[in-house]
Amino acid sequence: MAKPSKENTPITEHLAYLLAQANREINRQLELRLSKEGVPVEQWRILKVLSDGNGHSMGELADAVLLNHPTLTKMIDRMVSDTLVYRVQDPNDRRKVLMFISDRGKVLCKRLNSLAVDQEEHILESYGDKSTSELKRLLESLIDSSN
Amino acid sequence: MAKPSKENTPITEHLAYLLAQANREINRQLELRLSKEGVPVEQWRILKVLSDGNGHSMGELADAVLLNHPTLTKMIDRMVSDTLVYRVQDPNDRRKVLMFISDRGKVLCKRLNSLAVDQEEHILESYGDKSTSELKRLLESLIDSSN
DNA sequence: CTTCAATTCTTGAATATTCAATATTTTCAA
DNA sequence: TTGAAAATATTGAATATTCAAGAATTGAAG
Repeated sequence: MAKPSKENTPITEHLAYLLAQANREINRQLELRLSKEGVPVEQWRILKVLSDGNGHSMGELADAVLLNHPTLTKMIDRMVSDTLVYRVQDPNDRRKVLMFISDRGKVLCKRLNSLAVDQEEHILESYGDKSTSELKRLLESLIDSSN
Repeated sequence: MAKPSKENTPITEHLAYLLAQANREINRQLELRLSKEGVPVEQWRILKVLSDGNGHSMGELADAVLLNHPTLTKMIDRMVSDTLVYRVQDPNDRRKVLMFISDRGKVLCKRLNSLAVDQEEHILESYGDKSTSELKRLLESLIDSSN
């Protein structure tokens, strides 16, 4: 009796691959919608996180929007040029920079949110309410268990 | 009674975000393991797809390993330099190039497979058998429903 | 207090990715 | 058969990302 070796399982059965594939596809769709406003997905994430009106440090932001520090710095540079966000030195810890969303940023963020909601609804339609919420639940728990 | 507007839901509840986050985390873990052999995740995918011994065209490969054509071309260039794979012009359609895995590639691929299996098993332990297979099922069906 | 390690963010150089254009071959309609 | 359109892969320039190093500030131990 041969030892059941997992080493020949096709790549399409690896969780890592399925996640990458699903992410690529869903991200591509979202990208397409947001391109109506000429904004990359990461900028939408940044605006969305900042739209609570509070100041967020770069480190905090980088975690929240899934970007490395240097990448975030450079993206924020562009967004500052576009006056979507602005920097304020943290008075309590001057190593830190607090990011804030501007009024222009808020207006744009609203339009982006509605494009993103369109997509979520499109997914709900084709994929189903039940599957969607179950998938979300499982993803959250996977993320939890990975820390 | 206010219309229940989805537009203010935090980003952490969007499917697109959860997928990106889970993918980033799992991919980071896999990357870490494969770095023992100095190989990026994408090269493992390429080797794995080619390890059926058949020739695969660049277009086919690009789809399978989730890379754009030009990115794949350049990655293959590197792998050809490392003699992990080689190109053969498709005799039936000379626009196409067929990629094959070399013997060296096969040997490396085996070592990589075992690193990848380690990870899958680590996930199974911390996340659970049931959740894992259920998540895979849901991801497959999401991908299906997106075509 | 002083100094040294840790934290936070940015910068510049090295790499990698992407977009648009090109070259080649095939397909197919006239 | 010919010529135009489609398919396939690559290239080069423009962009973007990453890695390693640096600058500024804080924390904390002696």
